[in-house]
Amino acid sequence: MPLDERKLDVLRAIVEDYVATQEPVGSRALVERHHMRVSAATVRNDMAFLEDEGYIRQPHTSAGRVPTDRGYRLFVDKLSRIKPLSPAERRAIERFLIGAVDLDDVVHRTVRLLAQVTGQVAVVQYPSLSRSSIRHLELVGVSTTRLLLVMITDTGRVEQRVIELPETVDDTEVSAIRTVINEKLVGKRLSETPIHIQALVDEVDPTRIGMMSAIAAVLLETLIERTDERLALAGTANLTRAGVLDFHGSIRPILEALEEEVVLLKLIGSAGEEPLRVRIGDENEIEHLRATSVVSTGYGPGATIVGGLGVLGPTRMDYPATISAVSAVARYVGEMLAQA
Amino acid sequence: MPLDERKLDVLRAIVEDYVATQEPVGSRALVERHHMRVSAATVRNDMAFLEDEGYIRQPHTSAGRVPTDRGYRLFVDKLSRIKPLSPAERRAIERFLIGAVDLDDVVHRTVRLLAQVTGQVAVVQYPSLSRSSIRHLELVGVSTTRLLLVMITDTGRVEQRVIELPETVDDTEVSAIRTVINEKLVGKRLSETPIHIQALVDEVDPTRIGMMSAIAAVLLETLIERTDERLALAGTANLTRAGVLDFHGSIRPILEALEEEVVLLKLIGSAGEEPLRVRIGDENEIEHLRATSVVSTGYGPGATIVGGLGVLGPTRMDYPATISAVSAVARYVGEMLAQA
DNA sequence: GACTGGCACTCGCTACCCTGGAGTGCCAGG
DNA sequence: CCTGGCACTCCAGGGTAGCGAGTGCCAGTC
Repeated sequence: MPLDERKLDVLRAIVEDYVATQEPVGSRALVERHHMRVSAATVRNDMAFLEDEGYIRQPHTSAGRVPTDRGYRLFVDKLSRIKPLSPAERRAIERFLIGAVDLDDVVHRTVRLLAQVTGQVAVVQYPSLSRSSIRHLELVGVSTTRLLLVMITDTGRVEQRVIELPETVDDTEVSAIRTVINEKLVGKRLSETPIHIQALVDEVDPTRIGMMSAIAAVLLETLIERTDERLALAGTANLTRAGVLDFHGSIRPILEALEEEVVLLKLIGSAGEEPLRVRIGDENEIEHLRATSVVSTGYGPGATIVGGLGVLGPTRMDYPATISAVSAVARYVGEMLAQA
Repeated sequence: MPLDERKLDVLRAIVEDYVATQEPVGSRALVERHHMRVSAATVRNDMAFLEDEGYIRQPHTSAGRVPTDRGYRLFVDKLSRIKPLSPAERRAIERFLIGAVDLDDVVHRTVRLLAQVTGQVAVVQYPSLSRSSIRHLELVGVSTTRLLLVMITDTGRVEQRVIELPETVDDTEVSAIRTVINEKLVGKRLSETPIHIQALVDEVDPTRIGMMSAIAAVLLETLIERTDERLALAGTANLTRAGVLDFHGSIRPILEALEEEVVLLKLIGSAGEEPLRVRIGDENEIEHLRATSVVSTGYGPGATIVGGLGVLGPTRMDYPATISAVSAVARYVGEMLAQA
């Protein structure tokens, strides 16, 4: 039996009130605050029903009701009306982001902004290597058998690696190799470079094959290993605003999880399939974050996605506001990157 | 009137017990645990004296005593015997640090290690630009009027900046300039480069003066603005182990302070004058950290100091252990940098 | 003069009880 | 199907009592 209109209204009201007050909501208060056309007793019946279906629960017998993860899910999918940002908020976002001087700065400003606007923990992934393309490769001789490889991408990111060579090289050779690898690789998407790198090794003058292999190996390593590694985090202090109910009392496991880069990447990195993703409580893969909700999305210049960003907070968060903040920030950052 | 030997013993015992148990320590427990040769009543007299002098205090009438900031200070200065690290700990440190692939990795490993070993919040400053020297400067033409400047230092750090040129250049010119600036600047301490950069502009062929000024301006900017900017942080979850007494109940202001880079730099960046610095409670300049203690030191290859690192925790921390951990880690990191 | 044992006193902590109030479930009636 | 009413449950808050740890002080001893 599906939920009728009024039951859905009741669920929506419960979610909204609970998010606002952080206290279990009872039937009487509900009819008053929302000017319902029915009596408290009727609402109680609906509540009993919603509880049977697993959308709400009672913390204790004879307390008010609290939404369950399932209830929030239904709310997010069907019931929430998107709150557009106020013009003041839009202006705040713009003001915060313009004036960034480089990539680092963009990312830092973004993550702080997001934390401030949503009042939650914010995570921003640096533009991922694999989705951007190579703008320039530089080789610098550090000694006769060591080179420094510097890779510059079109998202402004710079990666460096030291290469140990099997034989000595002089400057003219280095410069020849530099020219070759730039010719072959500049403009290529990082994800498609491995093939081209292989081609380089195959085609090279046999006298240089050892050296070129060394360089190719390091290049590949750089592409694979360091991909997507960096992240910025802000707003952890917001966790302390939580009530005792929110994270079953301890924010410790959450702080711990937030220090694991791998975990964070899982949270926001895999964005890309859906435009915007909301994971509520249980739905999180990560054990320690089962008491939190995560709202994440991808961002990038134009339609391409080069990284993820998102926020993490108590399951009892203001979803409509959070969702619109996250997507607005992602949109603005995308625009910034497109300009640069 | 100076403190006699026994009163100092009593103070030491109080600090040690309080650190271990986190509970106010009374006279009876003290004589038992420390096999003192005097009675509890005598200890009580000494305690009364120590309290008058401001070294300890009672949380409530008729509770045990707790050290004050002043008490900890005396303990650190005069009473603590340094705990050398166990061989197991040394090995753990080494194992943790070897195998780092680049500077980022070194810093990350270090900060995690420090957090783990001390059980507190750890902060590591990236090797500061101003104290290292230039290994190589690279100029890359991105378009006819834009160059990318990449600066590589001997601590392995890479900084990049885009330069907008007032006129167009071709590749041969770029490469000529590259040669010149490398000749003049490689090997120089960053702190002494500004003069040399000025010299570059003065000596350059008049036809190129506009371009060279643009490059010089960006170089100077890079040196000044970005100096000392980056930091790594770990172990914030350790704050939650604190008892209610520790941070007068709320870790929020501390988490907030820890997100301000400026604050962190103040904490550990100014290391350098003293070999190792301990700031206890009140002694901290930063308002929000008056309830914490900070142990910090400088590190670097050999005797030079290129950055700071340290930990932050409750005033009730195990100072001897923390101090030796911090200095051991600093020493090891210094060695790692010297090798690279 | 320094130390000790003893004693009265303070005060926080815990357990307990009690009561008020909010909220529920259910039932009978419209 | 909805409503008003009623009995019931249970949390929260406040007050009280007892316990225990710890203190300060004093008189006595070495």
